[in-house]
Amino acid sequence: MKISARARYGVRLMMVLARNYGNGPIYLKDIAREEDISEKYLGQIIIPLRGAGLVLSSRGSHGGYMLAREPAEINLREIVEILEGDCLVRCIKDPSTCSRVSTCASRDIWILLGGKISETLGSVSLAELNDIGREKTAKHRRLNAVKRAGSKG
Amino acid sequence: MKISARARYGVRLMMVLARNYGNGPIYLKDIAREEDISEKYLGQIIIPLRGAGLVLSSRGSHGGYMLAREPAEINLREIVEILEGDCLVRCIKDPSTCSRVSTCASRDIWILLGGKISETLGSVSLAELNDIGREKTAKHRRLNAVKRAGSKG
DNA sequence: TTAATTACTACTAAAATAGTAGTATTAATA
DNA sequence: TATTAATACTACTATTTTAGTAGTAATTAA
Repeated sequence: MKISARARYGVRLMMVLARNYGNGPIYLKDIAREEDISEKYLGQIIIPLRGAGLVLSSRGSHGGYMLAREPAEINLREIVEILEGDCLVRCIKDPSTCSRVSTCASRDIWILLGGKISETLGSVSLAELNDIGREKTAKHRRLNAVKRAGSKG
Repeated sequence: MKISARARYGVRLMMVLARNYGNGPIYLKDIAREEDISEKYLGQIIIPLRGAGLVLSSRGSHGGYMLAREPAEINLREIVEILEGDCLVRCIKDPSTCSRVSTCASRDIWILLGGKISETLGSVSLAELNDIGREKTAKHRRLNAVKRAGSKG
């Protein structure tokens, strides 16, 4: 049970778009540089996000990407579900793939678990995620300042 | 994000052991037949479960496996964590693998999500899982009985 | 017309998954 | 003690998935 690089990169990509929300489109190239992820790979990742209506794009010179909605109105469940695609076990989406579904207890648990995962991811918006990031960055800076002061004396 | 066959099979394997708890060891062969899973593959899956102390084994003729604890005292978190092994993202267990950890907000969310998953799986014991199975099976039988009665008239 | 961007398609190396196969070890029993 | 039947262990493998790379086409601002 792992989160794929695809989904992790997608979340970071969306976080950058969220931080730049309201300032017009930005280049994938700049996101790739900022997050140190292959631009070509991001180019693949952003296509389904655009397809799902989370991102708007403009082509040509001075093109780029921007969020289609406010950062507070996009949550991680949408992003991860679009990029991971599959569910925990195939028989959830497609009960016909297994003859045991009508009596299978473990399937019930995978459904419960899938629901909890969706619920958890759905409870976090891009806006909140960037808030957490800002807080962590500020804290990290304070700690480093203290360290530098300590090493001086 | 998928549950591996390894973990799914492991849960079903443990459910069979739980249903036979108190009746001495049972053969992997019989579990394999009952659940329609390769015996050899189950043989690989059960090794770490035994290593973790969830299962006891006896070798030789009339050998077999049995739960080491009561079904109510074994939960799915243990089973799945043993068989899946990895966590959601590598940087949770091993922060040194990524330079971004000190400021990374998405990592915080993966940690949160991992906690929810553990919590959910930890809340279900083998005993409860088999209770669900019994209930589903009974319900399924009642439905089939109704269907048969309906097709008669 | 050119330069810079997104859009799309095809390909690929590496890793993980889901097994199979065979042998060694152990223990009950005839 | 030989046989039989079980677990224990190791090695191998085909398939699928992952995580990209590469190149070209389409689009648009300047």
